[in-house]
Formats: sequence, C-alpha cells, structure tokens
Amino acid sequence: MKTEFLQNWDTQLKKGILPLFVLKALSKKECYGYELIQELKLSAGLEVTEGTIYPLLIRLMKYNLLTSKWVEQPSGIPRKYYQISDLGKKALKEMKSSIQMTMTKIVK
Amino acid sequence: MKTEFLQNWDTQLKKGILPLFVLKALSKKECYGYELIQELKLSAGLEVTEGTIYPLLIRLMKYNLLTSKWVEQPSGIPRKYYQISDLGKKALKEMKSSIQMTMTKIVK
DNA sequence: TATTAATACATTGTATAACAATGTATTAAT
DNA sequence: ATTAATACATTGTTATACAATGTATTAATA
Repeated sequence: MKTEFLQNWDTQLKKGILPLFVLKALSKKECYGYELIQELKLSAGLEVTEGTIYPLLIRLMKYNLLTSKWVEQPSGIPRKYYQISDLGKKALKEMKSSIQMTMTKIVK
Repeated sequence: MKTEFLQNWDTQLKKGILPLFVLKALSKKECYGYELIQELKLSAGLEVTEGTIYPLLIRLMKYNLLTSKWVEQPSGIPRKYYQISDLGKKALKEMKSSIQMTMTKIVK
C-alpha cells in the first residue's frame, strides 16, 4: 500500500497530466465522456471518475479546445461526443514539448 | 503570452513536479529554503515563491521525508537547513520511476 | 416480475496545494 | 534615510481531482 504522501502526490500529478491525455485521446478519435474513462484506463492506465471527467470536458470546452455534438442512439441514452479543435491541437503540442523539457531535467 | 488555460495547466503540473525536484535537489546537497528557490530556478527553470516553498518543506517534514537543523550565521538571520531522509530517498525513487512510466505513455 | 448492474449524463461538497499578499527581522547598498 | 536583498513564516484565494449523490435507460439476473 502506498503512503499517504505518495497517494496525494499521484492525485496532484494527475491534475497536471490528465488534460494532456484527454486531448491526446481525442486527437486520435472523437469520444463521449463515459467512453473516455475507459479509454484513459486502457491507453494510459489512468483511473478517472465521472466527477473528474465531466467537469474537465466542460472546462476544455470553455477554453475552446474542444467541440461537441449530441448523438442520439438507436437505444439508450444519447451520447455527447467531443472532438479536439485546432486550438486544442495547438495546446496539446505546447503541453507535450513543455513536459518533455521538464522530463529531461528530472533524468539529468 | 500564454493563454489562461496553459497558465493554469503549468500551475497544476507544478503541484505534481515540484516535490520531486525539491527531493532531488536535497539528495544532491542540503539546502535552506531561500536557497532552494534559487537552486530550483537554476537547475530546473522552476520559478517558485516563498509562499510555495516554505509550506512544501513543512509538508515534506510532516511525512518524514526530510530532516532539518537551524544554523546560526556569523552575521544575519539563522538558516534552516533541510536534508533528505532515507524515507525521502525511497519516495524520490518511486516518484521518478512512476513519472517515467507516465512519460513513455505520452510519447507513445 | 423485481432487483441489480451497466451505461450515460451531471452537480455538490471536500481536500490538496500553488501563489499573491503580508508580516517580521537583519544587513548591505544607494 | 531609503531601498533592496536575504531569510523566515502565515493568511486568504483559486484551481481541480474525487467521493457522493442524482436522473434516466437498458440488459441481466434472481
């Protein structure tokens, strides 16, 4: 079992990392929120709850990094699909290069 | 000038990265708080204020990742020197490997 | 048939931690 | 005499992950 310190640290690190992974996932294919939760678990091992992902998607929309559209389903609840915008692609690029610069400093 | 989104992102990312860099710096040599601020700027390009570093050092002490001692100066204000503990070294190691795993996923 | 689980959206309250602002005190420079 | 740099620290604000809760639909199970 992880110490309290390392658990808190994981949470704080996630606050920085998560938006990047969401943008990255959406740059590969459009997703709806619930789908993203499973996608992030699979692709990055990131376990995220609904109370995290929905507010995050709304925030990314607010900054015009995403677009969205409702899609009715043949059966069940309609899904809100999100797409990365041009601004989102630009932000993702900057975030990647920024974090890679930081990483070289950690190893050094 | 960076967008509001990227500025907030930098701040959030720092919350995850900073403890690692502090432990890393102290694993090289013991430092006092004010010195650490300049050390982090030089070694990692991290700009940190006193309102960030002092509470952080207190937090790391709380989790027994650091030890500290006051050192009187021939002139001026006494300095509180911090040393990394064995537990701190262990945490640093885990943090490094955890973050490097995450990083490979970003590149991938 | 009734109950549970999974899907799919969303909000509210709590906790963590960076940061600006402020405070105290000492010493050096202008 | 005033300002800047050094050196400690605390208070209030803000951003954001997360647990908990809520609504609604459909499938599986007991």
